[in-house]
Amino acid sequence: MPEGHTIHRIARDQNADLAGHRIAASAVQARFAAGAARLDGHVFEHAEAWGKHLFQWWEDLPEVLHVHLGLIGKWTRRASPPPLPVGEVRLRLEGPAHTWDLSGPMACALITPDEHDHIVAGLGPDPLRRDADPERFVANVGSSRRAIGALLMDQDVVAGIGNVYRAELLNIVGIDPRREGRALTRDEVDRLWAETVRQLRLGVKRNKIVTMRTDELVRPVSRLRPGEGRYVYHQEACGRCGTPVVDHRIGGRRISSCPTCQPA
DNA sequence: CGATTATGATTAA
DNA sequence: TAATCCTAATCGC
Repeated sequence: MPEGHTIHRIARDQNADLAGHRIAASAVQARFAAGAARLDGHVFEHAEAWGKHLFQWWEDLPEVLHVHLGLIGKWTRRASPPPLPVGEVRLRLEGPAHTWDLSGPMACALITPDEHDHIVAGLGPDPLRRDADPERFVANVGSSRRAIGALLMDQDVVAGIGNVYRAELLNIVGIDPRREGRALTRDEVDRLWAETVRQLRLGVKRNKIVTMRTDELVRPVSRLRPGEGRYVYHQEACGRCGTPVVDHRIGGRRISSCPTCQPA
């Protein structure tokens, strides 16, 4: 379930649970046993999110833990002491009150601070970070002949947006995903960035992607079922005007849009 | 019980 | 563009 909002929320929650505490680290899977052994018994300093990347700093360790969840990776938070691990667990971090289990990540490795800097340097501005520079986003989009639907998924252009948010953001701002980046007006790009910041912040707060306005929801956010609370992603008709959505394949993934709200 | 699917990204062709 | 990796839930038979 990971787009940028998920990773930022995890960083925040791990900081609350683990920062300043000595951690028992272990691994069920042999593939990260050595890494877990290296972390075991050290004090967790802090976690940092950059787009969809999570970095953890540890006291008295020169390396940084780098985790990228990919499509299916998950961090599961449990009360300490935790039950025996269920399923595939790449890494378990046991803190005083809460334990975090990592499964199915695309990347989980100890890297050097230089490698960390290199990863961060290759990312576009992250709308969830206060130091994000919107002008970089404007420049990246405005200079490209690629479709805006592809640009939003490209982490070099803007870091943290995934397949759900790109569809929802373009619907909300009223932009057809097939339009060239350089064909967008300055005002459209500005509104796209502003809406991205607003939606991802809401996502962190709710720990869930709910793009639909509260007054349009059929039930409270807390009781939404999966897939509800969105305008076009996995919807048959546009949640704003009722027009049947149309599907495109952009950037190798499916994206739905509303022909009425998002004219070509 | 096997096939399918998923909010990701890289590599090869 | 297709194949590939990683895991678990869901769906059809």
